[in-house]
Amino acid sequence: MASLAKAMGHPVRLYILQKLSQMNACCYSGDLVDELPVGRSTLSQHLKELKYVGLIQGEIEPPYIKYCLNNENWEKAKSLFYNLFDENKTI
Amino acid sequence: MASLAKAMGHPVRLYILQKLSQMNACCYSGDLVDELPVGRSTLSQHLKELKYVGLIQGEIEPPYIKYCLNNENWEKAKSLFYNLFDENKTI
DNA sequence: TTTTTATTTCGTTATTTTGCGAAATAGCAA
DNA sequence: TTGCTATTTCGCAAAATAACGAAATAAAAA
Repeated sequence: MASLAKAMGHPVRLYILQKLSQMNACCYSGDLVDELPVGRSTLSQHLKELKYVGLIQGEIEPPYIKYCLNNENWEKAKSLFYNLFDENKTI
Repeated sequence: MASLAKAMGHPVRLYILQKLSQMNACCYSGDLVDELPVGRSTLSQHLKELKYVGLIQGEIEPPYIKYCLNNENWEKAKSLFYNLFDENKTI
């Protein structure tokens, strides 16, 4: 879980996750680079990192790569965070 | 929110938060240092970091310092994460 | 086949983070 | 006052992270 939180702990990566979650759809690296204050290679690194912890996945759709949430892992992450915050609701 | 996630993105800090949340109580630095694989000064740094982002607070109770969740900010953090994960529940 | 497009990997640099032990701090006890 | 206890701050080294541009890759278009 610390790895997940860590992956979410950068503005660019959080933005990507928020966008994918809010859109409930996928997006392209090329779209993201226009919305974010980082270069293409840096963005690519961030995407790689999110992919590494399993929160997103990329599908090749030449000439683009389509990035989507990995819904299974997203739900797992959700459970972990919900568990953390829901401990001892009853004081 | 990225700052919060970042603060949670380290095993030691996450452990502290989990413990405080699960116990629904406070604890002392001296207790924590026995449960964690880091030295006192390192632990102190982690506590400082959690304090800095507002997730915990320390109360001096000589000769100890009692650390507790900052419940107000904890709830705020909870909202932020719930919002993130609850986007587009309806697919 | 050469070019173009979208993206990633590589190599580098600057910054931040992590961790430690030693020294400092603060309050209490002797 | 001196010593004791719990904790923090300081100074440092090692490791990780973030960012960039240049070069590499892969697939489609010309």
